[in-house]
Amino acid sequence: MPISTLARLTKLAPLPRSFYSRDPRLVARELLGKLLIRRGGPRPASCAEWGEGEDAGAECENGEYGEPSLLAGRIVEAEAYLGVTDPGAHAYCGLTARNAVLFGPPGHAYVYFIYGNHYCTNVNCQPAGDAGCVLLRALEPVCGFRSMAALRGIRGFASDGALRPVQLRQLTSGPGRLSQALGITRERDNAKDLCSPSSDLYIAGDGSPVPEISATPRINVTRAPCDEWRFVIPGNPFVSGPRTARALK
DNA sequence: GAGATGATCTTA
DNA sequence: AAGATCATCTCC
Repeated sequence: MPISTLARLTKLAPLPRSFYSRDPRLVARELLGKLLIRRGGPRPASCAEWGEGEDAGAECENGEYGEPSLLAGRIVEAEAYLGVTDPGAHAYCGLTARNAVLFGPPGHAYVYFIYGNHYCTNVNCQPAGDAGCVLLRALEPVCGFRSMAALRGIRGFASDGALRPVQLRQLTSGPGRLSQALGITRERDNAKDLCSPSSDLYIAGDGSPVPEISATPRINVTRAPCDEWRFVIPGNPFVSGPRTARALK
C-alpha cells in the first residue's frame, strides 16, 4: 500500500445519516465495499512487543512512536435484521436496556456482548422507532494490519511480524474478530454516532466500484431460518466461514 | 479440514 | 437454558 493511501483514507467523509435511514436489507447490500474506519485509537499495550520491521500495513502505523493512526477494513459480509417483526433480531422482544440503541435514530453503533466472550458490531437503520439494523460480519483489512494483529493477539511468524495468509484472514473474518481488530467494545462504542465528522468510528465510501453481491441465509439465526438477508462479496477470502486450503492460497 | 468443547455474559 | 462466536483440541 502506498504512503498516499493513508492520507487519502483520513479524508474520507462518513456516510450520511440518510444512508442508514432505510430498509436494513438495502443498507446491508450497499455497505459491501465500504470502509469501516477507526482513527486515533490508543496504542494497545501489546504493540510494545512488536519489532521495528515493516509489514503489509506498516505504512499506516506512522504516528508518533509508531502509534497507529488509522485502522480500516473493507466490508465484505453483512447481515440485515428487521425490527420487532423479525424473530431473529434482538429487537424482537421489544425495548430493553441492552438493545435501546436500535429504537433510536439511524447511523448509530449497536454493540453487544455475545457468548460471554465477544463483541458484535451493528449499525442502526431506519428512522427512530423502527429497530432494524445491520450486523457487520467480515472485513478485508486495508490499513493498520500490525495494530489489528496486536489487538487480536496474533503474532506474525517472522521477526518483522509479517502475517501468514491464514493469520491475515483471522484478523477480521467474523463479527467477533473484526470488532476486536478495531478495538470495538460496548463500553467504548455502543450508541456512538457513526455519522459525526468527529467520530473515531465511522463508515465511508472510497469510490471503489460497486462489488458483485450474493445473498444467503443468515448465520446461526435459528429462529428465522427462511431468509436470505446475509450479503457477501462472493469469492472474497475474508468472508467468514470455513475456507478450503485452495481458497486460502 | 471437520467436529467437539469450553469460555462464562445477557436475556428470557 | 440458549444465544447474531471463537480458539483450541482431536482425528483425520
